[in-house]
Amino acid sequence: MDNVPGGEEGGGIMAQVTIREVARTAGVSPATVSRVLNTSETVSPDLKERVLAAVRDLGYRPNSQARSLRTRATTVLGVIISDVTNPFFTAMVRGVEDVASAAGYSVVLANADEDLRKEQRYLEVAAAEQMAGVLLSPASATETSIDVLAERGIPVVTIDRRLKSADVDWVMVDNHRAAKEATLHLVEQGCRRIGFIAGRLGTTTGAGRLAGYRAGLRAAGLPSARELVVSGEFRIDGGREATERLLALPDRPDGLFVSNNLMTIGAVDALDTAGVRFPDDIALVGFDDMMPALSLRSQITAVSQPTYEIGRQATELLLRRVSGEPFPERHITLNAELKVRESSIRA
Amino acid sequence: MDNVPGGEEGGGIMAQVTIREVARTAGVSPATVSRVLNTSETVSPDLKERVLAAVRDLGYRPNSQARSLRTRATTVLGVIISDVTNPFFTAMVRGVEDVASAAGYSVVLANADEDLRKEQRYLEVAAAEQMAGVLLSPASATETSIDVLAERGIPVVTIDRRLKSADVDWVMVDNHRAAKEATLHLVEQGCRRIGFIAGRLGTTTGAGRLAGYRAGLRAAGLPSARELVVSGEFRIDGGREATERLLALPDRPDGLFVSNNLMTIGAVDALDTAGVRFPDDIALVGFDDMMPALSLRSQITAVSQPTYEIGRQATELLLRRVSGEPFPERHITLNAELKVRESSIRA
DNA sequence: CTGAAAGCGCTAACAT
DNA sequence: ATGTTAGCGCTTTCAG
Repeated sequence: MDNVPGGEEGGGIMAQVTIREVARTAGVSPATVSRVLNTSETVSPDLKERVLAAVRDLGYRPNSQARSLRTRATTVLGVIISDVTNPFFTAMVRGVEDVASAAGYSVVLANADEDLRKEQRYLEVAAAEQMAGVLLSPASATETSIDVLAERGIPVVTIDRRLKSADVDWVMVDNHRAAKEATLHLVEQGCRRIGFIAGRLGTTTGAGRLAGYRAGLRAAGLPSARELVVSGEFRIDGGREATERLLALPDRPDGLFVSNNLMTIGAVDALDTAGVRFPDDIALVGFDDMMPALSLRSQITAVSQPTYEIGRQATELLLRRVSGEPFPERHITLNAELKVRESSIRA
Repeated sequence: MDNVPGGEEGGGIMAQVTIREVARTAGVSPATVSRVLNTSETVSPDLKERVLAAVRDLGYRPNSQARSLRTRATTVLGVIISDVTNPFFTAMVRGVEDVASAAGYSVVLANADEDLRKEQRYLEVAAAEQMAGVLLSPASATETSIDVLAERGIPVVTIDRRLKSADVDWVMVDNHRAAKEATLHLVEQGCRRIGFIAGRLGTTTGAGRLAGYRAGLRAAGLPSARELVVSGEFRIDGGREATERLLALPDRPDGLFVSNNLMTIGAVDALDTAGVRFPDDIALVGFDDMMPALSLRSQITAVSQPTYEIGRQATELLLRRVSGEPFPERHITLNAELKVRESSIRA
């Protein structure tokens, strides 16, 4: 059993140990305790020792609310992501945490669930909690408003998606280019009627991928048929429903490009259910890798994003802002890579 | 463009609007503003009106640090989970959020990553931020310490796993029973050498499932061979490595039971790589469903947990504690269901 | 029904 | 080098 500080054993709700009590037991003033704990100002070794001992004995933990009320600064970064159940985002969090914790910051996540109201609520929480900085994958390029943060001078870096409603740093891949490349890959495989399952068009990601698909068709000299584009939420169900719609077409597509990983899962499900095989009946390409093994077994060709790296770089950028370093708006575009696998290869 | 409050347009870092400014513009005292905003005390309609108008015009947002420094209460729940990249946990978060937000609470997540130090750090963050309550899936049944929260009277409910180091409410499934059932299912399918891939044995979940597996063997009158049990981290790699070890055995197992979803992915990968087919060469059962489509395509028999329900009930319990309601320690055991699919069926 | 005043726990001037 | 004082923004007695 650990040595229980002060002998006050479990259960009881003890009052919080304050800096004054520490000061009293150490026989110094609160200011000295604070200096020992926070600053590099010189405190005599003797006092320092006594303070540290008191802190240990009493199990003192500074009240971070009081501290940041005073200093107007915290050591917590917020990450507001569009969907916690999407592996793409959680993988990114790894990169965020590694950089943040190396710099002494904690990371808390919030799930906006692609819902503008929830997103707004969490932006307000971040503001109210005076978080040091926020990483955000906005639910909408135009409707999301980061005013609450801007008003308080809390820096924001958007990840995966851009914001048209405000000028902020961002880190993402070139969705347009990647989608165009994927589309051309399908063309190369002989596809002539390529269906596209679009995600939330209100996001730059959703819109960019659609535009890339169209650019691909144009570059290949293929017509852009309206009925071949179906959009839905970035969810499994969205992908399934869209696929069903496309399969119901009198003239079925011979290729299918899906806007994100969750939608791809839905698409695969719908294809299976309908007995449509890939790549034989339809060549399939997705955006984003899934959980390792899913792509492994079903071998789905996909645009793979450097998720960890997005999180890492976004956080480094954010921390530079947090530290007050002034520099012009920074936009980082990372490379996405088309990983060609079985699902799109037609002999 | 939205009406910009006070005409102070974007960009500039405005100082925070305080309750005093609101009071001043409304021509009342700060106390009155506070009353209008927080209490049900009667304030004359006229003043109330003026206050609300001022709040709106100034875009006033209460500083939650100051408030909770004063009231010692927040409206934020913390969820400290063992691994954000595990769909099991993120699915649970859905249930948490639904209940919490219906009750007016926000939810922030932290990723302990099965690491005791990180976990401790986040417990401290939760304490320092005076969170109203915490849901925790402890990294260890014995080494995890929630003292920092207990000291401050912050209630904790553990999810998925129990804590032996403290008496707290918990919500989980009966791992022992579910694992025993799954093992017996494999026996029924004719398996006689059933390999078991164990997770972190330091967690009640990891240990409970192992015990259930052994109980199953015992009930079936099968010997419990030491070499058939391999343990690892609750990760994809852990599952892969453990499977490789089992496949290297001179007398290969004819059945395989894997302790969680991520490990199952690794196991499937290892089996594929080794060219071992299931259910033909080895009958496979996992714990936890994966992302819908993965199980769909690979049709893996698995113990399915009511993730949403675990999150929901745990949060309801937590909120009752938060409200100060006194009741004896509460333990909720939900039902897990063995979903028999192709991977374990031997004709 | 409303305002003045005190104080939550902490840190940063300012004294000494 | 250390202590005293003031005050971050808010809520809550206490007076009136």
